[in-house]
Formats: sequence, C-alpha cells, structure tokens
Amino acid sequence: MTVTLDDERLDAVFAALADRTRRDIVARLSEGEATLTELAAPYEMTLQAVSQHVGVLERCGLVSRGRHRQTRPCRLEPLALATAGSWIEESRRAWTERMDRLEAHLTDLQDDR
Amino acid sequence: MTVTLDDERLDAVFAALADRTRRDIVARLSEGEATLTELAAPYEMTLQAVSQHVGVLERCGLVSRGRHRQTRPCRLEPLALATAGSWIEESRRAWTERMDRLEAHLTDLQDDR
DNA sequence: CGCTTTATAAAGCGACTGCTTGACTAAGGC
DNA sequence: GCCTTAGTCAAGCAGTCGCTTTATAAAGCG
Repeated sequence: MTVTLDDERLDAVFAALADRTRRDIVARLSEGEATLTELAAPYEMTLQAVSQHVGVLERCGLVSRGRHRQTRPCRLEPLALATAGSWIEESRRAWTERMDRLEAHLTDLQDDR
Repeated sequence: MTVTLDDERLDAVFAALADRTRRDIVARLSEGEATLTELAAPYEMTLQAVSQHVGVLERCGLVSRGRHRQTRPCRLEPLALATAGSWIEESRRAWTERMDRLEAHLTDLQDDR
C-alpha cells in the first residue's frame, strides 16, 4: 500500500501543500469536484491567482482537470496525496520502532539487575 | 490520535519537508540522534548551509536539540510529523468516503432497474 | 594560556513565489 | 454576428529561499 515517488515529485507535492490557500483548495476538492470560478469565489484574490494555485496543484499531480462545456472541472488525485503521506509515515514508523527497541533494551537491562 | 495544528504551523512543516536535503535529514534522524557535523558530512554544501536547514526543521518543530559537551545533538520530534500526516490523511479520508458513497449510490440505481 | 572543534550570526546574491494588472482565447446564448 | 462566461498567458514586483563567504563565540585539549 506504500507508494514511492522520486524526490523531485515529493519536493513539488510538499511545496504545493505548504500554502494554506492550496491546502484549502485540496480540502474542498476532497468534498467533490469544482470549477475554477467556484474555487475562486471564497477568496479575496483574483481569479488569475487562484488559477495559478490550481496550476501548481495540477503540475505536482494533486489535481487533474476535465472538460465540460466552457468549464474545466478540477478533481483531487488521491494518489499524489498518498505518496506524501507514505513518506511521512515511513519516517515516523522508523522513529517509533527505534524508540520501542530502545525501551525494550532498557527494560532488559533493568530485569537483569 | 488525530493531531491538529494551526495553518501557520502546517505551512512551516510542509515547507520544511519540500526540500530533499531536509527530508534526508529527517529520515536520518528517524534512525537516531546526530550532531550537526555528523549530519553535514554526506553533503557537498557547507556546514553553515546544513545548520540553516536544521534551523528550519527546528523552527517548525520537526527537530529539537539538546546539549552535550560542545555539540548540540538533533533529535526528531515525531509529533510535528504526525500533524502533517494527519492533515493529509483527513483529506484522503474525505475523498475516499465520498467516492464510496458515490459508488454505493450508483449500485443502488443499478439494483433498482 | 593558545589551538582545535563545534556551532552560530550576518551579509550578499541569484533564483523562485505569490500576487497583481492587462491582454487574450474559446465556448455558448441572444 | 455581438456579448457574456470561463479560463489562460505574460510581464512585473516585492518578498522569500538556498547557499555562499566572512566573522564570531563557546567548549575542551595541549
């Protein structure tokens, strides 16, 4: 279930998530598809700025877009999200396992006394 | 088990992870503590550059440092890692649940025919 | 005490970001 | 054929990032 990506892609995905407007867009897309104009509505910034944010999400694979009449609906791509999550979990797992071994070792030492 | 952080902190954590040198440092710290000089050894860049990377990791809470003789050993703080992971998992969960509901709905429609 | 080791502080530089404005394209509705 | 709707392209600008060089501090060793 672990998905591995090259460094370049991980760079891009984490960089994309390092902006609260883009995280907000991702969160909203996790509730369903939306057009650019719908996505832009809640923000004070221009439509162009939101379009650029969506562009960042698209380029790193977090979002894909279709075509429907004049609109280009955005949808979340959970695979890219999963790869970032997997990377984090892997580091956390290694750290936790090491701590568990350390604790077990200390308990052994205590038992020996 | 879900840890929530404010936007500002999430910005910082994801931005910190958006650099492969820093991800590399995190991965190595997940295998155990290390001093700055130890961390810097594998890279071609200067010690100062690595110190700045560690500073970024420290400021966003991913790393903490102690004191031992002249060294200031770095250790991973898995909580900050967990919060970033939780944010990702939450979005993925929402998307997956929505897809499951959608699929169930489509199956219902098919059964009705 | 000086000398080395370990680390931090500050300034500078090229590259990149987030956002704006202004101009443009493409699809539909009248 | 025009006008609106939905979106893109491109240039510009202030601010930040990654890294360097240079200088400095603080702890241990001879």
